[in-house]
Amino acid sequence: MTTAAGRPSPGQVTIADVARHAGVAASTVSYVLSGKRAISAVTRDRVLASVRLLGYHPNAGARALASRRANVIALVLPLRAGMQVPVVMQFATAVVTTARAHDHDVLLVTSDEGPAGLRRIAASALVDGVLLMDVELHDPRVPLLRDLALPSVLIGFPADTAGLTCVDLDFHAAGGECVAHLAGLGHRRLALLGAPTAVYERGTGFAHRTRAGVREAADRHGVQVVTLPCGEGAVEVRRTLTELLDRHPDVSGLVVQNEAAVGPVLATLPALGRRVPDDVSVVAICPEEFAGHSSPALTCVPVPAEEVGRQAVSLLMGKLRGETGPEVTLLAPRLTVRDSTAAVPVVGVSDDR
Amino acid sequence: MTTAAGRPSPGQVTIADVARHAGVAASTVSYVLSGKRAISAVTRDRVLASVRLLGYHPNAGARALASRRANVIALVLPLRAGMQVPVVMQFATAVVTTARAHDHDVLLVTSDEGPAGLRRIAASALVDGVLLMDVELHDPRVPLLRDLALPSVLIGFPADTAGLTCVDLDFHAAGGECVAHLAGLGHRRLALLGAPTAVYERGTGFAHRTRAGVREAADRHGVQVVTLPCGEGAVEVRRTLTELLDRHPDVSGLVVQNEAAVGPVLATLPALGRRVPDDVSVVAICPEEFAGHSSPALTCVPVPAEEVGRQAVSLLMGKLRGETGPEVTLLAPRLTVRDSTAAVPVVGVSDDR
DNA sequence: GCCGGTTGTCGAAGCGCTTCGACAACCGTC
DNA sequence: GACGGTTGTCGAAGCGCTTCGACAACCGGC
Repeated sequence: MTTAAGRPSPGQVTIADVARHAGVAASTVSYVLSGKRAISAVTRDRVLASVRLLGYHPNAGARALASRRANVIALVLPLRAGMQVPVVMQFATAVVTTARAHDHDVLLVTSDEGPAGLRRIAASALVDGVLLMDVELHDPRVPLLRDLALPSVLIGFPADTAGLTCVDLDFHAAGGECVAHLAGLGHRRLALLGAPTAVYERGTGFAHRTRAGVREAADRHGVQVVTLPCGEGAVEVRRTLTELLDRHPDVSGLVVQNEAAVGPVLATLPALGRRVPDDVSVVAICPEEFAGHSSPALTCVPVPAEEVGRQAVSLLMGKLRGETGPEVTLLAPRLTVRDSTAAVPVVGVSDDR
Repeated sequence: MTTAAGRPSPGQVTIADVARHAGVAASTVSYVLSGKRAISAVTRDRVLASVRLLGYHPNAGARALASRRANVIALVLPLRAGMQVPVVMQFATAVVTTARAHDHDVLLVTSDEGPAGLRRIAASALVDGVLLMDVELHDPRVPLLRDLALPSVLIGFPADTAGLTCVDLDFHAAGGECVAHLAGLGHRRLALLGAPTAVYERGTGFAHRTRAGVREAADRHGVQVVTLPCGEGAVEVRRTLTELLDRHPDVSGLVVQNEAAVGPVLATLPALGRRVPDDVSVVAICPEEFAGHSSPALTCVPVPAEEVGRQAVSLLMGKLRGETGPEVTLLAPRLTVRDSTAAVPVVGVSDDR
């Protein structure tokens, strides 16, 4: 089989094939499929029958070229190995699923392509919009984004959100919730085991916001808190914990927001002679699954990666339709109490009255 | 600004703009960029200068339409939450990076779109080829793939690989290596802590191949081995381990191939009164990072996710060029000895001669 | 100095789709 | 029963690119 141009044509079914089969014009088929003009029921049914029979799927390139919309969004992920992997994964899943529900596909882009990648993607009209994860406080891509006129939604917050659309868990409030919970149980000395040092140094928003939230809540509740970064892996965690308990032996409440550290923390504390929750209460900010399957089951503020993903896509779709949504969407934290937190034991019941 | 058609045109720079700026025909620009015809050095330089100056990037849709190649490959991932997450991530990273090096982008597709998703993607010419992960022994997508004439590379092996291109770590040999190592240290009673039951039931290739490799090697080395599935999370692992040691108290060598179980296993064994490696030797099949950061550092066969990703993309690029590569590429396992394995203690030194 | 062969460039024809304007055919109205 | 207003369909004109064939211009060889 050859086309008029003499080039061999693959087995692809085109809109012309459908039109011929249904006995209508190609434009009519197009209108049936897009619903952009009224088509009589009888014609529509005939066309749809042909579409199904022939197994027609519009050619993506042609459609993008003619309509100036690719029906693809880009998802820019921090694929540096090791980074908060499960959350990223959950998030990606939600994004792909939601995007498909809106009849869009997802192009996977790594953060290390940086601003140049965004520029390329925008200029080539490969995608209609961008979802950006792992945004830093002073992210070099943010000013570019404002210039590019490429619809975008950020997961996380840069320092200045003016003119942007951002979604995320309210980490500030999440840190506060954790402190409030522990303070409510009577704990007066708390510690925040945060993200690895590198994450703070990169100026990653969520780490800074959590820490600020923890500190402010501690002030508010009149409890003391020491915050320290924490690497990943059992060895690192043990080192950090040992040092912490050495210097602050009276710490009885721990907030952990490094999901890779959660398991090791629970495993290490008993080894250091602190039972959970009898001696130390632990509350985590991490994916739900981690918390549920650990032992003891963890009191935690789940990171609602799925919800964030869905919202992000919905917001982006809105922007593609020309709507202007809210600049900032903060998801309220929701603390789930399980078995890793308990009231601070009353040492010597002295009602001194 | 409006086009001839009267529709508003965005700020996009087209090949015509470049041609005009450089004082040549559009086709000349195209040939400069593709290198498909000889162009004089002077013309080429002039064109390239214009390209750079104007910031020209070819419109992806137009290019795809005219050339019948999208310069995009699809990556079909098992995004069911929780599944061997870090490996998937490493793999995705390698794929994106390698694909970009070949001037291709990556479309992210979830496994749950299933065969229909493949059909859609193929028919719409969205992508030039497909990378399929998480292939099952009797995967419904495999026959479709053979029909579709869509170039593809599988990560993992279905039961019948005829006419396909498959890449993976040689899990059969990996299982064998682990057993050989333990047997070499004098361990006579081994256990394989495998993937969750559901993974075996789905007929996921790597789980079955590892188990087969372990069993055959055990026979070969004349040692006993019990193989059992293992869920994820501390609770599940504890249950499984307790039961195992109850029934087979003399097991002194453990092969673990469930990365989510590695941490809990190391944490649980001491709690059950078995020191690692003094009482029990543990060897894992898991990502390198897990093994290095655990305590004690794990003897392991690393899953070379990056290498597999690179190879997969290279093979796919070859197929897109019309080359026919090998049907099956098995990466040889490479056991790294660390601190979690030791010789079985000699109980009563009796040199009976 | 005429000829076959390169070499470098151009113009035109699509790729398969969307969208616009045109226009029959039909509607109820005054 | 001629008239404006819908409603449903069609044809044509691109979208921005690649690719093909054509063809000047130049080459050296005899």
